[in-house]
Amino acid sequence: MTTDTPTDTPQDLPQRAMRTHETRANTLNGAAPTPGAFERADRPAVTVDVVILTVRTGRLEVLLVRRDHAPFAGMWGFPGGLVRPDESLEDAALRELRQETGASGADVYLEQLYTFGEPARDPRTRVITVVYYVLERPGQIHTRAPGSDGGAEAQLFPAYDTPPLAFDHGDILRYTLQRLRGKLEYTTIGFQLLPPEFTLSELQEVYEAILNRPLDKRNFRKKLLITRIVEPTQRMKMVGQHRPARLYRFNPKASA
Amino acid sequence: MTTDTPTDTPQDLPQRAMRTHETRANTLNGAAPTPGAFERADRPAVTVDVVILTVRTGRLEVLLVRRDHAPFAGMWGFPGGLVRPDESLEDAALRELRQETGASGADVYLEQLYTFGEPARDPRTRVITVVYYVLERPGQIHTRAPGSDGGAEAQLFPAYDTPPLAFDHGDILRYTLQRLRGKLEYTTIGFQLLPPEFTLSELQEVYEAILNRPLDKRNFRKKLLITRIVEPTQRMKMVGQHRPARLYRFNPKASA
DNA sequence: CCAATAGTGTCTTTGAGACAATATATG
DNA sequence: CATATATTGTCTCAAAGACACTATTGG
Repeated sequence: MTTDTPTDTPQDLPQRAMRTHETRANTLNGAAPTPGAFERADRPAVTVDVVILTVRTGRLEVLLVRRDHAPFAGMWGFPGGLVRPDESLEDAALRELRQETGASGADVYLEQLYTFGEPARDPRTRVITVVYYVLERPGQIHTRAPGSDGGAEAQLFPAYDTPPLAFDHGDILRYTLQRLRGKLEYTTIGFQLLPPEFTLSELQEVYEAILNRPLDKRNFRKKLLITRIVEPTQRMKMVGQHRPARLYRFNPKASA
Repeated sequence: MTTDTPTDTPQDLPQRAMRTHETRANTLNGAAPTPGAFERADRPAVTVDVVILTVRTGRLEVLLVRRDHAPFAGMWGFPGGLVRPDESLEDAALRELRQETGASGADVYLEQLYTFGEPARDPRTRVITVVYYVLERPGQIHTRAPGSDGGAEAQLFPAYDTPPLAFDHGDILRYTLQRLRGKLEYTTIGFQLLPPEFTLSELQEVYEAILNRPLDKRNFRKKLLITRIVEPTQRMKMVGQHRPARLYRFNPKASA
């Protein structure tokens, strides 16, 4: 993951003779007079993988696709695919998102997570993957049953309790959850998992699902209301045989 | 930069006919029965760029290389180059670091920053660059004068006041400094810019150089000593006609 | 009236930030 | 003793966290 500690004594790499000049000739910045020079170089495949998250029934869930080919056939992994020559990395991520969920991709939270490029992470060939994660509001994800013809089987799993994942996707998921927990505390990222109007209990449910621990109701509400991050609407949510809950909306003006 | 806000209404991408199946055939996860399928696909070039930072005379400085070829000939930019087929991204970054600074690469702080891949960011061809940043202790960087034969001219510039940079390197530098300021507050990253033993004034200088603003001396020391992040040595630094300063060392055991 | 969820306030502790005077070395 | 930097403590305020009872609805 992110090198949060100093790189500990990196081993020397094998170097060929005439290191400096040879290296420069292989360098875009060092500029080959013949522009075709780097075209012929061995190039890694570049893919985008997308970790799609949502909260359902008070639980954080992640969309996984069942692989029907080697390597890792039968295992689950993230949707992903090659970046096309003329699309940006973010566009590629949105394309994968639309393809796997049927969602429009509008109004989702999309953030680049990290780029994974260990030479052996894909046994077939060198693949460098740029990973994005996505937060979807409830009900936006349409999964695919096994045997359906829209593509491979796709399903939501509890994000903190998935089956073993293909490639290095287990590491990637752990890192995603870590990033998400961190951002929850100093950003308003949590609102991306709720509809425009929500009760404070629903919001707390989202926070608890991500942090994977219970929060105190009074402290939670106090903080939200003092910082004016949410503002009450005139509407109530009345379901079940108990006191109705006020609906709130996110207030983008309150920064903290 | 990092998409810190929701992606606002991403425009639809042009889609070719037979979208789903066609796309799958172009997908590593979707697994071509003929492994050569994706080998022939158009592949972007993948480079690593390295933002090398150090603190010199109380100022945060960044190493820049003068470009002697188009595009952006004569402008300054970060060291960087193509990732080789058998090296990891981090190894590629360390190789660039060694090449440009003569530093061993041991004992530096190296962290992946972000991956930039806008299709037009390099006018020659599609280039996706994985950016790392590096924190070097003082005196580890050997710059190159113009006309020297070790490679292109390389020089340290004030990180908050550089000449205009090639490509999107100006954006990259701004983002690096933002990341660095952020991490300074909740990690011990700052010690990577100092020798093993240092005075508290020197440490404060590093913090002020990165944050680009003065800090209160008493509050700064109080926090460090209470949290036990630094511990005193028996040695003093005696230079100049004034009171000597105690030398401290970083205490990795104190987490906060 | 029972069940179920919504809603509310106080106290303590901790950390951040503003602020100024004394100590110790050299020349 | 003049100069330059090192070193030290108090007060205030804000935010975080522990903690329990009342309110309102439907059946």
